[in-house]
Amino acid sequence: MLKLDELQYLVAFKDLETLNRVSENYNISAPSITRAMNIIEQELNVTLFIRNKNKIELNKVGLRTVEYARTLLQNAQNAVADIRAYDQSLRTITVKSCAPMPLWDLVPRLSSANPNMTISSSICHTEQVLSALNDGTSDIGILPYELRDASFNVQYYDSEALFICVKKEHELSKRESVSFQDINGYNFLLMSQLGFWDSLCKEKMPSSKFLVQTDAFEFEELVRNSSLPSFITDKTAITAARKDYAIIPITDPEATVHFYTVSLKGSSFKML
Amino acid sequence: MLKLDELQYLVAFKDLETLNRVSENYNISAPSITRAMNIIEQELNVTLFIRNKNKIELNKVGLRTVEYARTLLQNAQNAVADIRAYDQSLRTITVKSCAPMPLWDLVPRLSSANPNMTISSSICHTEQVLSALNDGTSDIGILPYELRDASFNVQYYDSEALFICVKKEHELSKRESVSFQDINGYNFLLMSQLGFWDSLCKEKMPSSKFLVQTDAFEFEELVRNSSLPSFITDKTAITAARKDYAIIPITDPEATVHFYTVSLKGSSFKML
DNA sequence: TGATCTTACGTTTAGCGTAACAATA
DNA sequence: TATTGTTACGCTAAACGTAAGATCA
Repeated sequence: MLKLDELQYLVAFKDLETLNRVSENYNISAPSITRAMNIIEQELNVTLFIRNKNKIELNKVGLRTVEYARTLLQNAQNAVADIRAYDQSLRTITVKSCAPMPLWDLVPRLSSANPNMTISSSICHTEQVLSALNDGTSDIGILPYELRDASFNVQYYDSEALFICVKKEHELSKRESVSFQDINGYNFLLMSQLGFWDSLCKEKMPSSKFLVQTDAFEFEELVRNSSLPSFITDKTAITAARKDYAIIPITDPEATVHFYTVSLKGSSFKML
Repeated sequence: MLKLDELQYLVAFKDLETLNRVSENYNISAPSITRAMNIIEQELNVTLFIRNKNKIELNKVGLRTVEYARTLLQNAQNAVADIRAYDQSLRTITVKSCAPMPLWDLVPRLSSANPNMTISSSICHTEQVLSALNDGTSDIGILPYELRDASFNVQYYDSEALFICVKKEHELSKRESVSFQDINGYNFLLMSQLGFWDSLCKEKMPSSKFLVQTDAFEFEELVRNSSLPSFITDKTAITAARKDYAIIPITDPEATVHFYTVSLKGSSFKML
């Protein structure tokens, strides 16, 4: 039976041009390489080389054999990679959430409930959560509404209410509450990776512009150093609240979101 | 590095269902199989089996790995077959002739001029000789005319003249010579595998029917035991001539054929 | 009790490296 | 003289088989 490492030496010989260089490259002795080449020829029962006294080169069949060997080795390598990836995928719980907040709590909980599983989480738009659930790319989805689908386990998870956050000097700062209509037209500072919230704001406040920041630190800096209002929720308020800001609730019902976890029935991991 | 024989054991395990049967099938000890399975897992760094006290079975990853292994082994096997076939093709001179006669002499001559080459010869129609030359399927072609093509070596080889062979009682038997027109309409006994001759007869004698025989012995029997005329040439006449037959030449110029050998310029074998 | 898988242990052998040689440029 | 490929030889480590143990049907 052919051996892949011998084929590897054969390919290396074609690339490096001398047996000596192959032996150096793979840290084995030159005689071993000579032997390996002979063994391949025996195994195939075919002559692959034109042997001169101190020069050896591939003949036509040898050259073709190298190409076969190359693809065999490549296939083997790909197979190993695929198998490992598949193995990994079976030990990974993939969560796609329409908003950041649910992940803060869910990911650690999943992690401790499934000790030898990798938790892979990401935030994306509602539609992408749905399609990832349907094509099996995602094990758990978090949606901002209660999905009706018999093939999934759907469970209420948590709620989150949206507030605006304005400087005390701001003209809105004395308001008890606002509606989306009230704040439509004002420009806001916004973090990226807000998933569902992002869509909601753009839908409810079509006249507003949003300055999207990727970096959390830079976002905080901008909030402090500009007069632009930003958003905050009841679940983030504690950490981000500051004395010189007014935190004003948004009265629209859409500003309070109920999150639901969705997972395929018969999943092997524990949700808790 | 993966070893193909270990993969083979893995595939066999899936097919034979127990390690013991694999060990029996390949005439090696059971512990060796156990070891091989462990080594594959180590090599892939992946668990492939669910191990019970006296039962071992493939898990999901194992099942998928078996399929990868199967195709890898199949690919390797195909590669070996292809390489051997290619090697063989390089040691084979393929001759396609438009008629049987030139081969009688050419094949032995090629064989002795190229001692360690296999000579593969076949008879086919003129067009097939040409296309085989053009697509490289054939090394030497024999055509009934002088091909004008700069990429080929074309050389006159031999001529052959067609005669008809009729019983003494036959109405044509007293003729000194005949033309195709004279014999058009008579039905003839014909051997199969005549290549070019076959086409010529059908073209020149559209009103005739030809009773084609595959077996040479049966053909001779039919010639003797029927009154049907048959063909013969100056190169076959000696063996097949009999006293109670008249051998009559065909006067048309097309009845005398000049054969040419055609081979790709730069071919490595000797023509002589 | 027979079949299965695994572990432990001793042996074999296959594979490797060193040394030495021949040939080339 | 330096580089290349090959052969000869001795050793090591990997691979194998036997024997034995554990578990299950």
